[in-house]
Amino acid sequence: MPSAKVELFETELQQSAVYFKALGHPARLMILEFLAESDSCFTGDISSILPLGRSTVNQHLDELKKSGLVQGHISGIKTNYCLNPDKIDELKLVMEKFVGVIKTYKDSNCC
Amino acid sequence: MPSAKVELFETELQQSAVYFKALGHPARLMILEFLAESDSCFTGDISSILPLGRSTVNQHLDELKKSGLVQGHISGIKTNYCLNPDKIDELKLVMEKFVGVIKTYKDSNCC
DNA sequence: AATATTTGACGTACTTTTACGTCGATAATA
DNA sequence: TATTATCGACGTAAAAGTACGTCAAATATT
Repeated sequence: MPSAKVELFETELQQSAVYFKALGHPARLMILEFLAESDSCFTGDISSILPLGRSTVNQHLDELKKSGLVQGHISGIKTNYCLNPDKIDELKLVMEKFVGVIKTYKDSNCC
Repeated sequence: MPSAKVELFETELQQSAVYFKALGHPARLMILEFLAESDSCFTGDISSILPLGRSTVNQHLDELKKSGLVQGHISGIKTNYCLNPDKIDELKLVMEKFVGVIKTYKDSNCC
């Protein structure tokens, strides 16, 4: 009976995992890069850029929204999808920290 | 009938997603950080460090192995778990590239 | 007012992930 | 040789993720 045991880990670790999980699908990476190239915002149907159906892309967008990396503003009929600069900065920090922790070894002789 | 559509994306995007997905669970982040702190290798039962059962941790280890970030050498009864420096370097590059792409916007005025 | 466009929301089906227990092989120890 | 420790492999069950079609509301357009 698998229940989410994620909360047994440190908050910081959890948050990092949430961000990395959000990046764990090519469609979501593509959306993020596309938004970045569009100067962080795009109005219209993002699914037209991806090799996936609209409802599927919407689901990926939802996950990106849940992680906070993307925001959706409604303006008239169209929706503006934007990167959330604060969260993007946070993500960068997470990555930098991870790289910092992970590089501590090097020139060890154990394998 | 959802079939893996991941292959519809560019190879590089796919590979990046594989790495990020591997980092998308606190247990796996913890394992990686633990191995880094252990000078990249550890002999013994990693599950004793995590708040999860051994078989679950083994499954996470398998995923890390599949992504290539971790290697397992058998030496006698015990197994050596080691970071794979080449893949770790690759992961760092992926992160740097992602940060590079994503930061291109900034001081845009669209939201 | 009728029609068309856009987008979120919902349902569905299949796959993957997460979590655990247990078994069996292997190897060290008594 | 019998016992103990270690660890991969297997099965199982619940939860999440992936992918799509379709509907309905809201807003333009005709």
